[in-house]
This record gives sequence, structure tokens and C-alpha cells, in this order.
Amino acid sequence: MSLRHALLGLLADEPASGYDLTRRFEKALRRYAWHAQHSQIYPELGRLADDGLVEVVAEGARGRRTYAITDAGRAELRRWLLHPPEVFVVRHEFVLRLFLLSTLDTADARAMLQPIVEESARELTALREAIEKSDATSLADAGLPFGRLAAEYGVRSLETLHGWAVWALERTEPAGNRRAGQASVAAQHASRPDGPATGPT
Amino acid sequence: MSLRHALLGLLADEPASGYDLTRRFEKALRRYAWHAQHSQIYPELGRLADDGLVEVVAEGARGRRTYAITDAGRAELRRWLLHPPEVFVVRHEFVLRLFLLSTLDTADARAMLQPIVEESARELTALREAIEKSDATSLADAGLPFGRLAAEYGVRSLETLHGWAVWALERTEPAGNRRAGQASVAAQHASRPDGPATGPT
DNA sequence: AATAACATGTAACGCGTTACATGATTAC
DNA sequence: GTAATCATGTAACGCGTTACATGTTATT
Repeated sequence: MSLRHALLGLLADEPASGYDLTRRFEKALRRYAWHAQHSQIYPELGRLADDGLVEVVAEGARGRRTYAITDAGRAELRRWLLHPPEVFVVRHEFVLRLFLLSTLDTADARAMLQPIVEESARELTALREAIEKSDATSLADAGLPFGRLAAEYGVRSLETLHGWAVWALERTEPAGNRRAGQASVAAQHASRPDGPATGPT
Repeated sequence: MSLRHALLGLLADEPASGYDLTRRFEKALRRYAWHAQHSQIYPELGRLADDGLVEVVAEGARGRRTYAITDAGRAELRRWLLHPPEVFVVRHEFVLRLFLLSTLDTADARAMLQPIVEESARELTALREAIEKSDATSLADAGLPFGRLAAEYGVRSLETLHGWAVWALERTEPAGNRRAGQASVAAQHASRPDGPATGPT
């Protein structure tokens, strides 16, 4: 039950209301790690409070309730983080689409890859700017929702996606531009022009 | 409904039974893209057949039914691949854990990162070997379940994960080894020692 | 003869999404 | 005053997991 721990993680950073948490899922987690809507978040906050892992620390206008993590909540979050399961269940439609790319012909594959090249470049620029802005404040991690480490992971993942899509487009050139052309058997066998070379350290 | 299209994608490669498909999810998709169990796969195959997107092409021993994709199925798969949604819903517990890393203190964070460094190195080696073996057969993509492009994406993603984890461990050195030590504000501000430098092309 | 692997199916339960529903406060 | 945003809640439905259930074929 990851939602529970995602909420504990967000509250470990700072107290927040259900509404705040909903926006933080939207903004920071949705794209990379996890997603939840308010219809799931509010009831789960209630259960977390029942279990003593969070508590209401303030009530504001419009019925707003600000929750904070308790010591028991921190302990539970820590326990969960230090005991990962042996296999992770992944559900990532974007990556599924990448895998199924091989069922398309050359022209269709290129139509699928081109937007990825562009979109990943845009996102990368945005994330790099957010990091620079945060670094400039000279207060650690200011503005970066999950700290510098997570931001770096995001940047590197986007760079990888971008680099791969560019490489894949090169390998999938339209007929004529390439020695074998089309999705022929030979064309699938070109050497890796700019693939990473070195192994793990 | 991605399961439908994941099944169509697998069947676009070659005909298979529900049992085969279950194993292919397990082996090839589970770790990176999507997961499904036989209890979900069998009923969905039935629905796909009802909708004319797949058909039974052989019946074998032990009630085995081999399904193949139909032309209508291929058309549906193509349509789906060429019309991605604007936002993707991601559900990736491993990445969620990376994001929540920042809630741990230095010692705990290192305890979390170390196994990642090792495990990603192991997986990378295994995948690289599978690719080399496949390349050596000199038949395109032989043995690579989703083709060379997907395999390359896998390699690059693992390299990225490994590189990031090594980098994160370096930044998170135990007290004493590092100018500021612990999870202090200053320690969070080291420059990026081996981070990738260049932007998108 | 026994065990492992092959092969399929379904029921119950829990998680997640969509849609419905309501009201308060702030900014223009 | 009116629209946008803030703020919470729940019901219905669909997707996904776990567990239950059954039988066949190949291997040793």
C-alpha cells in the first residue's frame, strides 16, 4: 500500500492539508512515481490519523485541516523505506508504449519517437531551470519538492529518455537515407552510433 | 486500459497462449513497464476474442488455446500507439522510494542506496549479455522480447539508475569523510562531481 | 509412482478512477 | 456580483491481486 507511505513521505517534509497533498501529487509525483486523487487521499488521511501515524495540527478556513506526521508515522515510513520488497510492481504506460514500438513499421515508429524527442527536451529544460533557481537561493533544496537527489534522478532520467529517442530515430531512418532502409532485417543490425560504452563501476 | 494493448502487442510479435503470455509479462514487462497475472489475462483474452481483435488459431494438449492477433487487432494496436494521452499515469513504487529518500538521515539513506548500486550493476550485466548473445546470432532481435530499441532503453535506464545511485552515495558520505558531514545544509550543496553536462540536442 | 511444469478458470476483496455533491473565501 | 480557487466528502464502477479450484502431460 504505497499511497499510505507516499502521504507519510510528503508529510515528513512539512505539514499539509489534503488539498495541499493532492496538488503535490499532481505537481511532483504524478509524472515520475505515483499518482493519487483527492478522492483517495482524504479517506487515507483519515485512516492514517486513526492509526496514529498523522495528526491534525491546525484547522483553518473552509474546513481546512492541516495534518502533520507523528513519531510513529516517521518510524513507519523509515521501516517501509528500509525494507523494500524483492520485486517491484511497475505500471508505466509510457514505457509500455516504448516496448510496443517494435510492432510498428518505420514510418509509424518515427511518428511516435519524434514527439518524445521534443517533449523530453522541453521537460528537461524546465527541470534544469527549477534546479538552478533552487541552487541560487543557496538554501538547501529550496523549491525542489523531494530534494536535490530526486531532482537529479529526474534530470538524468529525462536525459536518458531524450538520448535514447534521438538514437532510436537515427536507427529508424526513412527509406533511402540509410544503407538498408525500412524495417529490414539488416537495418536492425547497425552498430550503436552514440550508445553509452562503459560498464558499471 | 493498457492490458488490452499490452496483450495485442505481445501477440503482434507471435501467436501465444494465455499461459505463454503470463510468462512473457513475468519475464519481460513486469520489471519495466506493466504487470499482469493469469487471472487477469485469461478473461481479457476472451474479451479480445469477442471483439474480434484476436482469434484462436490452434488448440493443443491440456486445453491449450493459441491466440493470434487479427487485422482489426493490429489496427487497434497501431491506433492506440499513435494516439498517446496527454498525461501518463505512472505507478512505480521503486521511484517513489527514491523520492522519499530525502526523508531519511544520512546513514539510513546510504543503507537504501547501497543495494541499488549493486542490484542495478547485476541487472545491467545480465541485460548486456542478453543483447550480445542476440547480436551474435546475426538474426535481428533474436531473443530480445521487444526488439533492440526496447533493450537499449533498458540498458540506458539501468546505467542511469546505477550512475545516479553511485553519485548519490558519494554526496551522502558518512560523517568525517566529507567537508560538512551528515545531512547538513552545507552538505546538500556540493557541486555535481560526475553529473552529465550537456543539454538536449 | 511421484513430482514438476503446463494450462485454464473464477470468486472475493481491495485499490483507484470517475462522477456526483457541497460549500467557503478570495480576487477582479 | 461573479468567477476562480480553496476545501472536503462519498458512491459507483472498473481494474488488479490473492486465493481457491481443477485437470493434463512430461520427466525422473
